[in-house]
Amino acid sequence: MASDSFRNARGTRDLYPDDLLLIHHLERTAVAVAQAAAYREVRTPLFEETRLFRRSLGEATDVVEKEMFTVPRRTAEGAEVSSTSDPLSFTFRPEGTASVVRAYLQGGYAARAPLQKWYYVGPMFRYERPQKGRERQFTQFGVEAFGAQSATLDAEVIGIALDFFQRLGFGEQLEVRMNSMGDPEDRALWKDKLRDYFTPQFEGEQIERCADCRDRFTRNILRLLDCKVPRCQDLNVGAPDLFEVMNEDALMHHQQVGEALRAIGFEPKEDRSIVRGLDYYSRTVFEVHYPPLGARSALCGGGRYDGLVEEMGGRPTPGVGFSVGFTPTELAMAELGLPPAGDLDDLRAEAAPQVFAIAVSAEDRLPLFALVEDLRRAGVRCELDHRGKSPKAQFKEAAKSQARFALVLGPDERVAGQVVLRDLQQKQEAPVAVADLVNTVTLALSAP
RNA sequence: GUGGGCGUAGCUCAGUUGGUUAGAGCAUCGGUUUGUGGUACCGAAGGUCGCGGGUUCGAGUCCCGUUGCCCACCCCA
Repeated sequence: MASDSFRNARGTRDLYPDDLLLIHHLERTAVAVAQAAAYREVRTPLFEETRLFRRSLGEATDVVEKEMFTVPRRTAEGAEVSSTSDPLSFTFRPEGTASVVRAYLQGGYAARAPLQKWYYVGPMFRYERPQKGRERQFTQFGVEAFGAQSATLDAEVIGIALDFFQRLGFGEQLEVRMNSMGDPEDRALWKDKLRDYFTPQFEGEQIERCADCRDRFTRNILRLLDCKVPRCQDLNVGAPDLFEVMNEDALMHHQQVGEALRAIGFEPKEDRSIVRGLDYYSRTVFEVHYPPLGARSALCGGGRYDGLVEEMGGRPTPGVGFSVGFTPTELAMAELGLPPAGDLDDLRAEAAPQVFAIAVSAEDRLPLFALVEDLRRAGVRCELDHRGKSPKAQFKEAAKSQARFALVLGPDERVAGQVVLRDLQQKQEAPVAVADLVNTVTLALSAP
């Protein structure tokens, strides 16, 4: 732990073999639920031109203003062209949607086959102060569906998120909270009304709002609505409601999404405080919550972004998606005791060797290594000692490795053209002819 | 960016009002009469107590600085 030893960069994490048992479980579950709904995987580069994110997420968002992981690009001479303000610098993706939309357009999918349903799992990057459940590099699972404005598509997307958590072991208390952001015209009208309504609170000498709200008032007025300061919440009572000015289609869409969710067994909870932080959302916005987790109950967020594809230079194309952070999911699972110990053992067993080969004398090592290789080629997970341990120590290691069988080769067996195959669970052993080894082992492993 | 807490063996931590060669558990390695295991017992190895300075006869223990990590706020996955 010397001060000059190398360390991982702040906000990053090494995932060791044991950690990856759970991570693989999450990844496989994500792939399974996405594929069940006929979503196909898309992979985009980890970094993009900075202007992509400025445009899609919105200039005034926190992500763009202070959390961008930006690197300068270089000129032909190799000199650095500096800073975030350089529109052609590169930024490591802070979320998935912008890149996926870009790829959707660039790949010509809008013209070719407008309805596209994609998912992704991969690392995202935000340059912010690390904290519990928050890292500078983190993994997200997300889905994006382009080309239909139907309410069943919203419900399908939300359903995938719910499936994901259910398969991981989250129970009946999973909750969908949803709201609508209306269409852009509705939102513009609403913002005007909010500004008119709130302006008096920010005028004169006695400003009752908290300092954050003062800032929000000019930067992003919608955020006033989810301020957690009690007095600010009181001051929000009676503010204009978006639903009063929302157009008929958007209202109806919102209702239909609710019906579609009820059709698949979920009663969504209306929550007017859900105002997602990114600019591109329209109509449906939602979060999946698990109330037993208390303050940190939000597991997943997403919504519709019908204007985004057009904003990015494509023909008007509706879209809807969500993303889940693995880190909060892991945290939640740890708190809930998931996955159950038995499941974790199964995951571990998948990686453990099935056969542990033991050499009695030094002369047995090379022939044994050859036998091990035969088994490996036949698909048997097989391990042996590489450190010259005593037979006794090899047996200890075999036991610890969780292998089902020990394969023992000594001078006696070598002369007889045999090995001893010991069942470490049943504590029984029998000689096996070397020629029959692969078949015998394969057969024994396939039997219960 | 603002505030708080903490840095002692690979890991989790003890270290009394500052006092002689800094401890435990787990993990590692070896052994318990030489070809049969997960338990038990015995033993070994492993630390310039984050780094630098100061106070003191003496500092892991007190003070200052520095660095790293963690937590909270902001915001979010």
